[in-house]
Amino acid sequence: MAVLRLPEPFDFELSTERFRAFGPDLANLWVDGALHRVVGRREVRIEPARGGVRVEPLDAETRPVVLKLLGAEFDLGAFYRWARRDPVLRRLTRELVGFRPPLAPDPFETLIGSITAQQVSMFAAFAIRNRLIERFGRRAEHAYAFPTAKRLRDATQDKLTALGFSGRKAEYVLGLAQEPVDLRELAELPDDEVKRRLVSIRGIGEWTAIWFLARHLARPRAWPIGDLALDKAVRTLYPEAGDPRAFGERFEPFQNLSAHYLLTGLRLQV
DNA sequence: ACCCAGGCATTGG
DNA sequence: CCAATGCATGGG
Repeated sequence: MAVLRLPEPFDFELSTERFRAFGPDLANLWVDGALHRVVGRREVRIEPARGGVRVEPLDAETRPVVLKLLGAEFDLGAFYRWARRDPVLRRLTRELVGFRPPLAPDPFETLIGSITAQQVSMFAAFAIRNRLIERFGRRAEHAYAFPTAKRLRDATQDKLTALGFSGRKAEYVLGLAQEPVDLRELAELPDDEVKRRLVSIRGIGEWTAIWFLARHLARPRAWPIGDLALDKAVRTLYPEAGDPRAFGERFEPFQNLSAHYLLTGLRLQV
């Protein structure tokens, strides 16, 4: 059996909740209790198993992607020990034991996804993103491979606005598809440098850059300043909180995991 | 018919 | 430096 072990604790349902919470996600598709995603040319099926997940096919190409996707790199033990000192996080970490924030394995996909989510509701964002995937991605068996930069170079302003992008966002997507910078090399750079380079690209502001650090690079200290949902979660769970921007320091050095637990905690009403 | 939702660039003080 | 503005969709 092709079982991929994940560090304990791990809760499959909780960790994949985001892929279902806002409607279907054609690139991370829920099919009969399993998560489907295209890696390279092949569709991979990921389902819960004792001690981890059953992955089909499991090999040198799919293994690292699945580990990334399921947040295997987070050190939950250290986070949980640290969280005991904060009453809110102590409760959330106990309610959400084994929740590993799902990560976006591909940098281009991460940025395009964030652009679609700028300013609109997550339901609207997922709807538009799914139409982009259907139109410019490649379907495998059930799931789709997210559109590559190369494929999106065939897009035009009109084709993108027809999918629901605003004119401005269509420009951002086209610009990013032409962008010569190698997004993969950002992984080697410190947080501030990644942020500086990303923000210099049109359509990418502070919010998008920080989510890239958090959700693609899994940087522990990424704290999504300016995120409406996170601000709301902070105001709800910490009524005494002042400026959410400064409030992130409270979670040093676990801002990323804290943000994910606050958001998911609020969404699941725990 | 509103209003709000996991922002951003642009413009004008 | 900060405030105001337009943007397109989905859900309430």
